Amino acid sequence: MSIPTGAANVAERRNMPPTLAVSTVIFGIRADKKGRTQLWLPLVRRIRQPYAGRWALPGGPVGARESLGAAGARTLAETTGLRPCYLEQLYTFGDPDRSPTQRLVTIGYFALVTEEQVGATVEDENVAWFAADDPELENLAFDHRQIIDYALWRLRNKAEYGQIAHRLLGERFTLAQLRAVYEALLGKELDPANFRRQLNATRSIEATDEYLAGGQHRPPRLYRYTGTSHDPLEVDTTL
Amino acid sequence: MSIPTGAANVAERRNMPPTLAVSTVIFGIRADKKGRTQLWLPLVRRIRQPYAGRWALPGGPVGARESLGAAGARTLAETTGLRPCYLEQLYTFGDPDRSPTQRLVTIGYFALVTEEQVGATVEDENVAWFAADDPELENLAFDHRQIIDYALWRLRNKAEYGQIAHRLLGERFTLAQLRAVYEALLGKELDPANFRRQLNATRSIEATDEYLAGGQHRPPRLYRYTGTSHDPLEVDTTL
DNA sequence: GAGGTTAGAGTCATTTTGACATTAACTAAC
DNA sequence: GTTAGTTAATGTCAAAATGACTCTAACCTC
Repeated sequence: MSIPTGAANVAERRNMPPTLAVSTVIFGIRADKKGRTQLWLPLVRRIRQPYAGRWALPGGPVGARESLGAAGARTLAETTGLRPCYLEQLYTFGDPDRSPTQRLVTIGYFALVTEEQVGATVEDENVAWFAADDPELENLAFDHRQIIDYALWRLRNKAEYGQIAHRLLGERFTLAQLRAVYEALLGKELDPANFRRQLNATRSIEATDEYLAGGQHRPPRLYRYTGTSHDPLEVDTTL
Repeated sequence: MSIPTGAANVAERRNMPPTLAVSTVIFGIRADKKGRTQLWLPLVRRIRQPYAGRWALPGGPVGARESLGAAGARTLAETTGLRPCYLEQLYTFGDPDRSPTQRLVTIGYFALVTEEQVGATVEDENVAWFAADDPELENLAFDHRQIIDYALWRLRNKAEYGQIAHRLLGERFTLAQLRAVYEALLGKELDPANFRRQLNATRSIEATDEYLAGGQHRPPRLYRYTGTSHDPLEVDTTL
């Protein structure tokens, strides 16, 4: 697949300074049709050329006096209304030909939102959530498909799953919810008893004295994440 | 520590497009005074303002029609003469105030060279190798100290140490050399017997039928790295 | 109150790990 | 030569971690 570029574009591009933009891959969990918790991500429809009408990652240009992380958080809020509880820099994509109209360097970001935030999103014809394995993702603008692939790789290769999982679940969660997240990320089933034992061995999960009532069966205890370590690349989103 | 910025600079910066540059942290191993293998990295002396005369990471501006990885490899060769056997993107530093004279966005790269390449470097008053814990590293230009810190963090948190270690050692190596690299990276001593057993358990290291002669003692067998997996962010430097 | 379902604790054989002992192979000093 | 000294490589064993499984507790619905 190659995009035709006119001679004028190439000549023009040679003298233009690179445009700096950010794009963010936001992951959240949501139950699929079969009730299994799966990874989802929101996309926005492009309204301008190039790739007008195609789905793309939320993002936009970096402001002249704005830090890169701030640009990621801002464009995310502007396009989707989401304020993620986790944001980190992913990778910078700068191939000379990744945009047909200009030299475009995009700093990719990686964000996590809770299940609650996923449910509260207002979707319309220009903003929607897609499952991570939705075939629609094959037709994205620019190289956004590759950005998502890399974000998935990063997510699955994180050293500390506990931290990631708790960002997707929010403040309090049951061990079954946590296990479902791990299973979605790892792509395999885990033994509930052994899973519990391993989490108890670490100090990063703490039992609260609350229980999740209202379920069909025995109410599970709620837990809290108490880990302190964090990636040095995490962006502070508390501002 | 804050660098004074004149009002003219600030005003000017507001209307100037961001400058795109690359900087590379290159790691190699070399024996320190006590004969222990340690991590070293090369720095170059800045000849222009800002920070003229200070040590800095090798790098330079990204060409108009050049990919980011190519810019990393090129500036590295131009400033130090090194052609690394491993190169990957590290992080993009883009704080609005990281350069006192302009909006400067720098894509940091991370490279590894073999012990042999370290020894073959020509050092002069403007290019020199420094141990990773050299106090001189506290006085670098820009935020280059932080870039190095992040590169060290990344190095130590790599999923596959075997791959990293073999890039630092070259094609063939003894288990003692490999263990010395692991010990330098992990910062602790490893039991030679257990180290051997764990490597044999993986398929990524293969014994050759050659031995390293000329040592003081029983000659050790030479091994070869046969692993295939690689990070998706690795830049192809075979061009 | 009975049956169904999930939460959570416990058991046990197997595998992995860390610590240490033993043997093999070479060089240098005598 | 022979021996002492040093490193390479293999072997042993107890402790710890893991995987597969059983058992009991607590809630809901009917």
